[in-house]
Amino acid sequence: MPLLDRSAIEGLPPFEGLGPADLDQVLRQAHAARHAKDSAIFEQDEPAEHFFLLLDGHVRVVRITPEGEQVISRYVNPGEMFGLAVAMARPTYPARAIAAVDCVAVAWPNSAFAELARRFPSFGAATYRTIGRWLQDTHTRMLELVTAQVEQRVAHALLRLAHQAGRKTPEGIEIDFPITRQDIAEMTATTLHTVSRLMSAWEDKGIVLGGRQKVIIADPHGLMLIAEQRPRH
Amino acid sequence: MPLLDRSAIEGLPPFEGLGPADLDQVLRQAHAARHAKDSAIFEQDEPAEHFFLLLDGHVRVVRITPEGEQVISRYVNPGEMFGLAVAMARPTYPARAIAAVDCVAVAWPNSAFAELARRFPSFGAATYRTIGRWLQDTHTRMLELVTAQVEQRVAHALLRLAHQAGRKTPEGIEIDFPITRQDIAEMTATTLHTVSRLMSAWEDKGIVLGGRQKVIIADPHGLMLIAEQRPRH
DNA sequence: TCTAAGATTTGCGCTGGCGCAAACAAAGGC
DNA sequence: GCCTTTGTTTGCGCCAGCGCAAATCTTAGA
Repeated sequence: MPLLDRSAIEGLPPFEGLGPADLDQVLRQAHAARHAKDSAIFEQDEPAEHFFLLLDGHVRVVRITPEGEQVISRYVNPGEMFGLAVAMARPTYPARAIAAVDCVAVAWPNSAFAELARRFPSFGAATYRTIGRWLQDTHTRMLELVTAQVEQRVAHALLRLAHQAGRKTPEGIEIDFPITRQDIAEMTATTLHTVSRLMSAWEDKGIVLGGRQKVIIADPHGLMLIAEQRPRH
Repeated sequence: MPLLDRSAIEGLPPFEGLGPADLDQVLRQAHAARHAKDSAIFEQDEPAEHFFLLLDGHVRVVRITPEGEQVISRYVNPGEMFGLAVAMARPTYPARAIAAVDCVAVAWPNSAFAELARRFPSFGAATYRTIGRWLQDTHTRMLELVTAQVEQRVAHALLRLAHQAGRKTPEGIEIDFPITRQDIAEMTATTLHTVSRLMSAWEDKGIVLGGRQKVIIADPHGLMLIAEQRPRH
């Protein structure tokens, strides 16, 4: 496993405060793997056998209804854990995880979780804190999805992406991975047509710069004004 | 504390497997309190100092947007925990909890959580399992809210209520606590007008029986058919 | 018994944003 | 360099469900 060494995970929240020997111990049960762009790391409802830590790349977590409609649950950034079914005592993964770009992720077998949590209490605590944060984020997003207008939702989603995965360029803040209008639609519960229309309008105003699978936010403040607009009445 | 004795909590999932002495130990740090109908047990964004277990009654957990719009996050049933901010390492409560009827709830100071989790691993495990389930439920609800039509959402909400808090009566399954059309609207992200219209139509078909702050489901199967209807196209 | 507050019902008009359709543009494979 | 695939843009018509308004019903309190 040439990809895996201590330095890859040291300093990350789940492993904070662990010494070199501890880290080696943690990694003994792990294996790293590359995942090609657009490949699934795990499938929704598939038996959960591992939990993951993303080392490099970006992962899209998607939930699918029985009718086939998709909603993007979140994007995973490097250094974050995902696929934590075991920590929630779930036998299967509740969503599908797809590599948004070529990725490297560490995987531990579920059986390692209890041992790690027992041996390193800070690991368990950090994991549960993470899940707690997901719950909060999900509630917040749900509130937004059901109370805000489409324009505000899309603006918020772009700002959130810029914040989590933005990269400064001369033209503005660019989202650091390929993202389609369809993806943005699935994050905001709308259609790619509406997203396209909104972004075209913003492009005319100089707020964003579009491109195939590319978004650059030229005027974050302007976008924030749109995001914070209250529905009129 | 006349309300508190061992039998109140024994057998509940968080305290499964604990002996009488353990239970007494658990209760030593707790206090029970009555909460009058419509009173707040805690407020959103207020510093979280306790976590709770509902012994009797029903509690409504509500999130409020900065604009003042409300969404009902869930109803708590007897035997369930709530206000678990401490387990998610949150300094404040993320929502408001309101007694839907006169309630009795046990409260522990947050400081007791770490000790209980350490001393009784099954308590910690059950708690985290609970939070994991909330996360799943929230995701599922979010998916439904954004993909299903209003009619399906309301039907699902009523079926869920019936399942969690239904009481058999000669006329059908009655929701066991007072619930207004406005409440149902806040669970399904619609307006009380639309809920009223839908329920009036269902009443004409003999599927539900309405009443002031009362819902009886006369024909659960008929309601399920409506809930499972696919949007046409 | 009367009154006030709260809950529910119902009608009507309007509109945000979706569905449909079609054209266009950019990448990648060969 | 050509063709196929995939993503994007844009126009048009429509309708589910909301906002507004007003009437009615229920319950609790004085």
